[in-house]
Amino acid sequence: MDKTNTKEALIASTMELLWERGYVGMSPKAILKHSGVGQGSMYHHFSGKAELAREAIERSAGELLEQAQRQLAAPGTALDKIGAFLERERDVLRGCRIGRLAQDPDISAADTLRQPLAAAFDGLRRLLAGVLAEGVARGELRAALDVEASAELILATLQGGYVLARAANSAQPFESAVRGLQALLQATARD
Amino acid sequence: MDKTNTKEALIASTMELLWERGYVGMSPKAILKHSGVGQGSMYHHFSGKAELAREAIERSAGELLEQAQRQLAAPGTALDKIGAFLERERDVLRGCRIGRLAQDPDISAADTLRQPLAAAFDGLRRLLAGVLAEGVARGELRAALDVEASAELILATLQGGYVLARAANSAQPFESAVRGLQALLQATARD
DNA sequence: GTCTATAGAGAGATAGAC
DNA sequence: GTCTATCTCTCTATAGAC
Repeated sequence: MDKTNTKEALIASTMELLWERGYVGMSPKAILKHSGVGQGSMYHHFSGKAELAREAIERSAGELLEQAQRQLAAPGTALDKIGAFLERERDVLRGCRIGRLAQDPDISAADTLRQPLAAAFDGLRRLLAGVLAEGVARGELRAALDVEASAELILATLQGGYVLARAANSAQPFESAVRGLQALLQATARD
Repeated sequence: MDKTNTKEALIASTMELLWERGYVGMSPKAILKHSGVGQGSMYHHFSGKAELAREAIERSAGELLEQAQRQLAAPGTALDKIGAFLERERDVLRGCRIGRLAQDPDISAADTLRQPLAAAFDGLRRLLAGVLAEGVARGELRAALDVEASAELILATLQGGYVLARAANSAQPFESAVRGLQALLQATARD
């Protein structure tokens, strides 16, 4: 349980620091300090900051998708599932591990670093669209509902909610936006 | 027209660079290079990076609010105004000058830097809530509409749309989210 | 007000011993 | 695989001359 070798410790610390500080705000030295790993080990396992970050980002993206998949697989109507997803426990002020990186200048500039973010959001979008489409098929939601656009709206509400919450230094804007979205979704559920 | 002195040039360049790279990603040296101003001048007019950034952020926040105010003052129904605001010309991939800073670790950590962001979003929220409340009063929107939550949802959709667009390196997610929001708003406009 | 010189600290990586 | 030493840049700011 401690043979969870050095490499894993580096990845775990990098995931943590990317979440806290982003890519430009995170230094290799900080990773070493956080993980307790030495300089030599880091450059033995990874070519440098970028490669380590890439592995950490892919790991985070994978976890995010898995988690969403579990939550959206729960039983209930489409709106039940969406509601559970929206209202799950979140550390709102920390924000989204993936979304916060989208704003990082060095990440959006490097395709190898940006691509995992795009893939993660593509996955989430598909999951949500699937739930909504099923809701339409079962007659829970109006047939006129634009499934793709609604899925994107759900993602945007969450990501934007995090942004507003950080600006306000309060979870309230996030919660308010989510409430606003749910009200509109419920009102349009049926004709 | 060139006596728009050195101080203004520094602020203008800082606004630009904060938008492009955020606070942690922007160095004083980059500001000097971008503005063509010398080291000595910068430290004569400002105590350092933080103070210069603060002035630049306040300037950007002010411009953002003014612009929104103009757009939302146009004639038409509440939904017309919101629609015009949502669909105005935007450089989607550059994102929001203010929103992008909310994710910056050094900005959300320093109250003097974060506060202007909070104030800007408070202002926008009030403007939007005002438009929606007026729509309710005029019978254009259902009385049951949660005005505050809906205003927050509009802001979140935009901010989240920017995040998703940067991750995808495409404006499409932004446009899709906005479309999804407008569809829901229109569907709930009246009973 | 603006310029150049300088400086301590950290970023990001390489080298070579063990 | 890991350690310590070293290196080149850059960051952010100060000092003092002009």
